[in-house]
Amino acid sequence: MTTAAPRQRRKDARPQELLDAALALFVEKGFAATRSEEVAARAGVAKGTLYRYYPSKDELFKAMVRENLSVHIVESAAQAAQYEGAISELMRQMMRDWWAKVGRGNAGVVCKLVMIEARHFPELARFYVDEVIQPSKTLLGGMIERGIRRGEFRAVPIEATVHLLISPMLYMMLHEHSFGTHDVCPGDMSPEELLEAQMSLLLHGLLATPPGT
Amino acid sequence: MTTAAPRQRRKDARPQELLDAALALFVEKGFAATRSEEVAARAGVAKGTLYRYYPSKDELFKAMVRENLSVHIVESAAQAAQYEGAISELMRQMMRDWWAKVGRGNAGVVCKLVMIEARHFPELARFYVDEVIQPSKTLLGGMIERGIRRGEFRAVPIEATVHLLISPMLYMMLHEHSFGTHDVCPGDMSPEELLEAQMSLLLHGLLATPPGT
Amino acid sequence: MTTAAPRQRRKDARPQELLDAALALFVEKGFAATRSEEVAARAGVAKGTLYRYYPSKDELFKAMVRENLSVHIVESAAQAAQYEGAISELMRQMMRDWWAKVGRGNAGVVCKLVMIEARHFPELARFYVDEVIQPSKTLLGGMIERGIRRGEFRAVPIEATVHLLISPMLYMMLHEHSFGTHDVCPGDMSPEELLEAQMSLLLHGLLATPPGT
Amino acid sequence: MTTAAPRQRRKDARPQELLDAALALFVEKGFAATRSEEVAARAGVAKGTLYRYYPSKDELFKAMVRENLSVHIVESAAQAAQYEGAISELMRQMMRDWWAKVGRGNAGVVCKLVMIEARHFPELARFYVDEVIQPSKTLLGGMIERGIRRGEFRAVPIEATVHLLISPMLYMMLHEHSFGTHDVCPGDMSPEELLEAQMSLLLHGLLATPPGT
DNA sequence: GATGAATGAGGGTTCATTCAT
DNA sequence: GATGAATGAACCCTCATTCAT
Repeated sequence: MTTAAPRQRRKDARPQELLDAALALFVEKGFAATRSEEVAARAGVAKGTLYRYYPSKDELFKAMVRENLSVHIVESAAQAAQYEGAISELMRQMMRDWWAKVGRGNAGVVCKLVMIEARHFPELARFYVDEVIQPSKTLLGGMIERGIRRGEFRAVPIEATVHLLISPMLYMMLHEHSFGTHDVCPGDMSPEELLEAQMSLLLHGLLATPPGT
Repeated sequence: MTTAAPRQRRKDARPQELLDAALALFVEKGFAATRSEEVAARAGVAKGTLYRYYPSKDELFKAMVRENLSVHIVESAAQAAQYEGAISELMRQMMRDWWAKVGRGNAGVVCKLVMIEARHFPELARFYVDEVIQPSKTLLGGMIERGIRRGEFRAVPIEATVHLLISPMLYMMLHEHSFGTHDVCPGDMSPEELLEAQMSLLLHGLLATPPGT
Repeated sequence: MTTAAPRQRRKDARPQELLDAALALFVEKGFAATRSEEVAARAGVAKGTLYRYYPSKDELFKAMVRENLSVHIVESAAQAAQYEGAISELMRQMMRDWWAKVGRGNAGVVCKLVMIEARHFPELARFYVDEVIQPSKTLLGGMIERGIRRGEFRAVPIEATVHLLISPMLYMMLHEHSFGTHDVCPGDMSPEELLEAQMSLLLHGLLATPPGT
Repeated sequence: MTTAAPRQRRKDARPQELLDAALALFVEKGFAATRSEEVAARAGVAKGTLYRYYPSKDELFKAMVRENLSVHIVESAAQAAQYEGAISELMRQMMRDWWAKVGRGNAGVVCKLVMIEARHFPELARFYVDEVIQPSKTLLGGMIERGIRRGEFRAVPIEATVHLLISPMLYMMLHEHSFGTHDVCPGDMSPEELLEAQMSLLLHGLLATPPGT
């Protein structure tokens, strides 16, 4: 029994529609090059309507970032906590999931935007560092530590390893949205296969002669 | 040996001075947020003078990118060709050099700018892919291939490995210029130490139990 | 004696409530700087409701002015007609009354608004001249004439004297609402005392040596 | 030998031309109703040119006020100091001069504008009070005091008298610019004659019977 | 009748670009 | 060549007014 009048229904949906439009256009053309009227038009409303929901272009941007980032971060942490098997397998799984849910989706693109506009939105940069970067590092770092304690991993420096786990994902995200897919995944590899190969490589190392030999 | 008059010398140096000013400001504030008058002022000339050398802000940007990117790629290729020792050592050396000469310097920042503005300057994106990305991949890919043929490396997938070599460098570059250094090199590691640790990690792998065991 | 239902009473009171709100805000911030939504909000209704009663912001302003100006002029005329004592005393009384009822109240402020917006509302300016200025002049002029005929006043030029009676009142009104009270009534004088002093001064003149001496 | 290039000559004149245009339009239509482009157009330049000289419409207004007010205040004070004859004659002279130079000219109009916009430009209101109102009061107050000490004037309350001197001038200024001249100077009086009549009235008083009789 | 979501013309301001000097 | 005054298109944002509910 939906009782809301059409008008009301539209109103409730507006913020999300505007954020979606903003996301698409900010990604497409960058923040500065996107006119607020374009955002409105893409959301199917007039210029002024945008300002009923977000008091300025800057606030729209911030809202869009918060909307698209915060959600996915929390989820991943929960999964990791209750896992029991081999850490290397957990890591593989997480990377795969993260790419599927975040990296190739909206959140991934937003990460790029935040990096680009960090200088212009210092508070947003801080928010991103606090809410995204640090939690991610903590999550991955804990995983690696667990692997070392269990004797599964060598006693590698944790922070450096975290970086090495994160950077390929970021790299792919950025390149996909900067130069298009064709330059990132060469040969016949999909992003997923590429990540898989990198994970495997990372686990076993590049050298033919094992360290202990 | 014609020693140009000071006036002449100034004039000859203009283009470079303008490109330097442009680089500094584009990096500092982004392309859109940098006013062409600021560039001129920083180069010590008047607004109009800038337009004598570069017909538009866009052209200035492109010239600046070209100026700062092409140089360093070629150098490294020569070094690699005549190297004789262990490939892993060569790789280490190259990463170290690249970071010192490119990553932490102007060229590194320009890479970030190109990625940011790629959508706005498609021809520049193509130029970047052709002149920077592809040569780099070829260079690194060849190196890895050599290592495999020499029996030094396992038969890893080359392209994936190239990505895994490049991505941490890019990651550091981007973060340094987006969020400041403090988030990138945690603990007491310098960027150089971080790269070193990652290289070592990459070579020997993460697993305690060697693959052959 | 039909006692209207509360709903009905609200509705009947609306126009007055809106005019009151308009008065307060136009005085506080000026016509241009007052948003029609603010007026509605202050009257406790929604934006759209305002337009049910007044078809535009301009019409609202005009209605508000008419509402607040016409009233008090008529009253005074009657009082004056049936007065019997010394004219100077009547004049004193009228000034005092006018200040108490008009000058320091809403009507006074509205005078200021009309002067400010006269150029923008020519018909309103005419209305003000016809309904306020001219009647006032006639009233005061008649009083002075009477004083002269009765031998109470010297044979002064009537119009000039009228101006000299009106101007201090206007001066006080304007300053009170432009710069706050502190600059208008210096020393320890209240507006009432100031008017009293001015009236006395006006009656007896400034010179120590009486004219006939 | 005028050596300045036309371009330069124009540039030097621009600020004044813009201030003049601003004055005319602000008076004509009020501050809010005047578009900055109109000011520019009236000064014969394009919209953007205005902003080369004044960073905002507000600043333009303030500059215009300062330009038109400060000048005339100082002059009058000097004249008064060295006068020797009867104070009443000096006062007459000053009123006449003030009206000729200030009241009916630009400065007079600016006074009206300041009063209108005082709420919107508090710092300007303060400037006006400090630079115009207070000096004027001091000047006139001193004159009256001198007259009293010389035995020329009765021992009237000084502040009240100052108000009574100022208010008719202000009244005329405001009415001239709000409703046009026709309502202010009735009969066949010019503003000058009106002031003269008021001055005379003020000196000798309204009553036929001198106070001492 | 009342509401408030939606509209879009309008105005302040910026800045890439031009061109007379 | 160099300059910087001038330009005006563009863009962000406001708010009087409308109208579906």
